[in-house]
Amino acid sequence: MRLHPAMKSSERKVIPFRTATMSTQIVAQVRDALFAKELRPGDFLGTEKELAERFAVSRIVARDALRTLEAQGVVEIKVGSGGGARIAEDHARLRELIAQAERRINDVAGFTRASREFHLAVAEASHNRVLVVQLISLQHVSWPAHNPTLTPSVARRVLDAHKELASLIEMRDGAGAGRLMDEHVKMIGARRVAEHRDKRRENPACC
Amino acid sequence: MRLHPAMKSSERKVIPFRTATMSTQIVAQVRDALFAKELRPGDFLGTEKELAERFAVSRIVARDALRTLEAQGVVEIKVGSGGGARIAEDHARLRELIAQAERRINDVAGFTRASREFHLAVAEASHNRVLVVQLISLQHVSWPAHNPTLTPSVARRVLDAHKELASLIEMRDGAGAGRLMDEHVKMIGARRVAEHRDKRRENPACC
DNA sequence: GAAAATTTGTTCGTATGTATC
DNA sequence: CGATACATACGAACAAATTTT
Repeated sequence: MRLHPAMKSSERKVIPFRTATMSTQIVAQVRDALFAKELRPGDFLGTEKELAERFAVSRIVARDALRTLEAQGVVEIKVGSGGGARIAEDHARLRELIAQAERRINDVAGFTRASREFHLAVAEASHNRVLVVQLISLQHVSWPAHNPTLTPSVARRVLDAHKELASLIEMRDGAGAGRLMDEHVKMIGARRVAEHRDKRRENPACC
Repeated sequence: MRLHPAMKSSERKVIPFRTATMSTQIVAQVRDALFAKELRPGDFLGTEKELAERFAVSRIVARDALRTLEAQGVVEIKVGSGGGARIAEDHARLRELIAQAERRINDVAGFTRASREFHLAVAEASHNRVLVVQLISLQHVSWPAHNPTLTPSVARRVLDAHKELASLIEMRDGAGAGRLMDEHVKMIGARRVAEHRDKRRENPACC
């Protein structure tokens, strides 16, 4: 069975190998469907009972899978009538865009596009329109789509940074991850814009 | 039973309120103990059965909590005799990343990557999300992947600082490690920006 | 290498609290 | 308010995997 990219042992030697359980297989299938856009944010995933029937497992197994998906921020669960598991909004989209970029790590144009969309999704997730503008300018400066010098290693590093960013947002830290995120983006934007301005001043023909 | 600060509903209107379950309370207690350094990486947390007895809940509830903690990367679970849940080890990861960087001290790309991962691992180990944000922004801004100006002597100095940091964190000198980390990051940032400025001054066409 | 002990993985049945209609 | 649907929770038991003996 195919492992989730995040489980690749090459980059995380610390994590011991653990045989694929039924619940982990369900988790993988849900995430694969999410990345393949068969599942979209907001979609109803099902109740414990439904999932158990669909995957032909007991309710406890479905429950295990839902606990994992919930902790990963992939689904949100409601109790009571009409309840069940639904694909979470922000996290799901970020993860999806990261997966896209990962699949196109050797395709410069595709990788750049996916990364740009990721930045915008982050900004949208923060619900700050000022940030969107700043990020667009940031992308123009540091992510020229026509730049053919994007090596696989560079792509990999950017990808990792994005993953960390997504994880950070997933934390939904009570201390104010949202506010910190804003400052983070503003800082990048300001710096990049300043550098760009200086660069253009010295070499008007650039970019 | 005391609730985890992250569960306060007052600050998160988006997330639908969900009654505190037994398993989430166990998760909160474990994470609190980890943050308060009552639990350290590598510590044995217990088996499902033991946890169920300790918290006076059923095995299913303990299992739910472990699924969540596992998905959050807080614990690692092994089956079989001598198995059970242990607090995820991060010292080993720090040491491994330092060793990686040391092996690639003449390989700019490899060294840069290992150092970057080290920074993040340190931030994660210190459980300080402010630092995580600072480090991510630092990487975005001042660690351009195509920067070829990383000299061996600079690399050596960074490496030594990393070793010092690792030692501090292992000593569990929380306050000291946090402050030192801050200064370390600021130093790198300043240095990088200065180098970049100097480089552009010498060769305006660069970058 | 084989047997035993330990632990997680999995199933079924049942009861209870809670949200929706 | 009552009925319904659902997640949460408990208990007992067997299967599978892993370590220890």
